Amino acid sequence: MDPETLWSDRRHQRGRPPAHTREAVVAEAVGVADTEGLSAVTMRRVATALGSGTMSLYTYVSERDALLELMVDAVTGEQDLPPATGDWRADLAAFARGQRALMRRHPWLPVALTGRRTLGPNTLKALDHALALLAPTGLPPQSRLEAFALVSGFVASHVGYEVAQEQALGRAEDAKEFAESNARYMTRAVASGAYPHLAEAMAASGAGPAPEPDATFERLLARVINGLT
Amino acid sequence: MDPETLWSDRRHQRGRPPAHTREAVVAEAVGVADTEGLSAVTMRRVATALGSGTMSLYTYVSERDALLELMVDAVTGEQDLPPATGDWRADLAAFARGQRALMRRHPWLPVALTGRRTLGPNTLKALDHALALLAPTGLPPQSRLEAFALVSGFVASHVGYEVAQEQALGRAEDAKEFAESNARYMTRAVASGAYPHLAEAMAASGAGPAPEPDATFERLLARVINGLT
DNA sequence: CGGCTTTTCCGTACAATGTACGAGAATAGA
DNA sequence: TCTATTCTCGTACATTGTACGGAAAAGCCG
Repeated sequence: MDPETLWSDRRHQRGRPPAHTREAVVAEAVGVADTEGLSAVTMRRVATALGSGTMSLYTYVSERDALLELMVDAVTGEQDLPPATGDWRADLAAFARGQRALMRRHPWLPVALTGRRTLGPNTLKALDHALALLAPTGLPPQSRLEAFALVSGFVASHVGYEVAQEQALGRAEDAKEFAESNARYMTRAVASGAYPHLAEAMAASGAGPAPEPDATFERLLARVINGLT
Repeated sequence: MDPETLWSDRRHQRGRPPAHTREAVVAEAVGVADTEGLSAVTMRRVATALGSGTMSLYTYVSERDALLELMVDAVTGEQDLPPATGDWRADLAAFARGQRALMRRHPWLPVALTGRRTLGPNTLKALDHALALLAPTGLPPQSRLEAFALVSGFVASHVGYEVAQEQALGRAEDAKEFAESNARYMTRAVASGAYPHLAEAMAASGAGPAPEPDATFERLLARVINGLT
């Protein structure tokens, strides 16, 4: 619960040695989340995947919420953080792309990020790195923190939307039903005439080709970075 | 589950008349969420608050998730949407302020918004209105949609962070413990020297006065809007 | 080697949740 | 009054997180 015990992984000294490590438990939980979604990350599920009893997990983790926190920090550590090149806009864009790649590899991440209120070591490292990238901007330190929050929030928000869209169009059977029903609903809503500007936008965008996800991300990211100074 | 039945509130015609309305159920759920948080919105809790049996709720709502969806759309309808003035930047900023006010009145809203993948009538109305505000930009319709997503995402992300911060500093007893533990943890992390840029930023911001939430929001909002064109 | 201490392991148990089911109750129309 | 239709809600069950406590496994000391 409290950050101090959450982020301290005390080493084994006396008594019966643990059969697993905290990292292994977290890694297993990440694996379950990757393949079956965040809601499949139950204590029982992770424990049996690990080949141990359910309650044994509480040796490594004080509660389920702590496990989620550790999962977030663990995958955050996957991103590699290349040093600054001097072009801070390019560096920041690269950082944002790395964050997006992370969230696409772990689609549960945007959801798991909401409401977190403590930062693990890997998250602190990423934050520190981003602040380093922002040094050449000449912005005051407080503004650099805010700039990081802005970019981070944008990426999480955008990828969260991307992921939700893709899951709605997924190959699951009920997902197909959902997509068709939603299409009918939206068509009727737009045709009702109650949303003229939306109708215009959809008519215009319906004419062109389907938007490329990568290109859309790049376009919006450029806008965000563009607004920073 | 599917948007068509979710957003259609069929009128009573034959048989026993319902004791409540869907709006009343949703309003009660919103009240519970406002005063006790989103996790307190259980079917039993809402039902007893409404003075009815638990299972009666399922007459008005197909499942709990649908109730959350309806709650989001209901409070979205609270925002008033003044017509465009000609200054689209000012109009968009006012819209964003309205969204923020909404989320501060209903602190559960940023959390409830994550992962939604269908838009209710009130949300569509707000979206349509924002598109109207963006018409003077001269941006193509597709870009207007993206601009709306950008601003909306920023507000949700930022207020979600604001709310999390305030709840961590809340007057509850365990919240105080958490805040103190987190302060100790952060102090030690920064003092470890592993995060030099973060240390610099915190030293600099620790010197000045505490940042004003409204001013911070305005500053970041200006950056976002500034980057749109 | 045998106890003592410490730590981990995990079966059992319980409270809380969403919701399926179905019997009863209330209403409108025939 | 009968019938069809709809709403009401008590009961029941599967699933969750996790408190509790005894058994098991290691190191240390005599």
